[in-house]
Amino acid sequence: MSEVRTRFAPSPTGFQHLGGFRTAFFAWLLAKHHGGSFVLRIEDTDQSRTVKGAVRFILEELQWFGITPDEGPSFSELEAIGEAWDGAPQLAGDSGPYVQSLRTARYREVADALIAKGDAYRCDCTPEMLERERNEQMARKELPGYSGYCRTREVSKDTKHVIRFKMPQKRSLSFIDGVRGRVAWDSVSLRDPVLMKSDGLPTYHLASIVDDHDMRISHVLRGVEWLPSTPLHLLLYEALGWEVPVLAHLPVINGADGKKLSKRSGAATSREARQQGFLAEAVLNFVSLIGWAPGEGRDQEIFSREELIRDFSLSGINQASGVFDLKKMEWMNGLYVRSIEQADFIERAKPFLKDADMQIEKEAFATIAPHVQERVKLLTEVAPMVEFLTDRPLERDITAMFKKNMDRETALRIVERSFELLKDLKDFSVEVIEQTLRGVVSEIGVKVGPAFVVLRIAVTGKTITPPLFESFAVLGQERVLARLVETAEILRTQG
RNA sequence: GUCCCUAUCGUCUAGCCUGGCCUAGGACGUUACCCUUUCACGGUAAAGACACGGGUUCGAAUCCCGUUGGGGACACCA
Repeated sequence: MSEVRTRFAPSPTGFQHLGGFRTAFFAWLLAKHHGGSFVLRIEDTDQSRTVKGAVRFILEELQWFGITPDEGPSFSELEAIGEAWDGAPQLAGDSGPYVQSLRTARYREVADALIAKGDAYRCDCTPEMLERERNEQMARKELPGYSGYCRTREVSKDTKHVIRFKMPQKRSLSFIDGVRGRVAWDSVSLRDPVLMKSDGLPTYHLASIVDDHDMRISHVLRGVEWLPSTPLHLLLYEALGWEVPVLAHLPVINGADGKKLSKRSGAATSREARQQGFLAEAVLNFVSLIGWAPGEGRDQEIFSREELIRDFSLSGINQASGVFDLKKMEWMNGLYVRSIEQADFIERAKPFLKDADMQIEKEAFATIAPHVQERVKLLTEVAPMVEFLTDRPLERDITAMFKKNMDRETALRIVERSFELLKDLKDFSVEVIEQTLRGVVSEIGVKVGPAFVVLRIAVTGKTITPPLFESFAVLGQERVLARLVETAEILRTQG
């Protein structure tokens, strides 16, 4: 078997959502599984929809996921389309350029060859004419579509024109889809599709086929939305005399509302996911599991990238579309957060503290970090959990202290007694603090739970925090005492 | 309208190709309970699905046909 070569061929028309990146993952996984190559190609043939910065976005997100294409646009190619920046990945390859707007001469050449063979023709019908034709067809309740008016005309090269493919009528066609098996059409009803637009750029159909051939792509993975135009592609390969690669049409990923993935779906793009505190490896793992499963009765869900590469195959891909479940991705992220090294966790949490504008001593954060790491699903949850370590004034939810077993008077006694005993401690260690506070609780004769809620709120301001004694120790005797005093004051004066 | 794809718990899925081991398994979520200084973690348990109708067969989630639901395509967009 010759080399497996796959590609990710996004159009730079804006943000790429996670469904798009999943297509990239699958293509990359398939290539790596077979020890082949993964190619990145930019499909910017629609200049009106091309968005500045979109190529950079794609490159940066792939970097975040740790996926480096084996071949892709070089720095000078990026420069040529105004998308280069310092830190852009250095990609190369011998099948370039990997940007379609830089390959127009080749498409022209192929289109001309098709005309010479009689499989394509020039058409100078204006959009207005086509529009009128369409309206008339609709009025007659006919299927709208190009009539083929220019098929037999000799349109000059010099007039503004498009190049259309001469679609054979009544052809039955079939192929073996990489994930769906045999797909067949009794008769293909497409009407002479445009191959080259009047602006000199190719349409997707021509460009992708030429490039996949030139770049020796062995497996084309793309969304199911392309399935209906596959007959055209098959015919194009036939007319060109080129071998058809394996075509595999992937199911789509929908949002929780059952509609296409969008901003409302939660973390629609990888960038949003990152900003919300997701880890790249968790997102990669999770997204790979929408539409793919190891099969063979296995129920494994946590896959390292090596395991993914080892186990991935087209046969494990599902045919039905899936729904993106943010909750499950959060659960999985929590698993990953807990599994990384402590030092790594601290490193990754840093930017989020910065975003929250929090200054915390390195030492203190390092001490509390392992306790925080166990308790968060998302990196964005770190900051609120360690906010008590900053010098910001606490906003205490005093009323949360009072429950069936706790009233204001008792709370005050706990706070005052804790202050008295903690004040004299020479050793402010976790063990000693625990011993002391448990002493307070039994002395006053209240339940441990509600009593510690009082102290927790008194010193951290919150009901959800890292473990109490550890929090006290990290904060330090001085600040703990000060906060107890503040709380006692509040309990005495308010209400 | 025509064509194509698709259908197992709320969600992701295993099982389907090669019918019986399926009383349909796992995970997220949900609800209890246990652990416990809060919150998480961990543990135990519960509720929860083969879209429907016909066949074929001793036997169908699995094979066939139809219906219905969902999605997509029918552009000088990809």
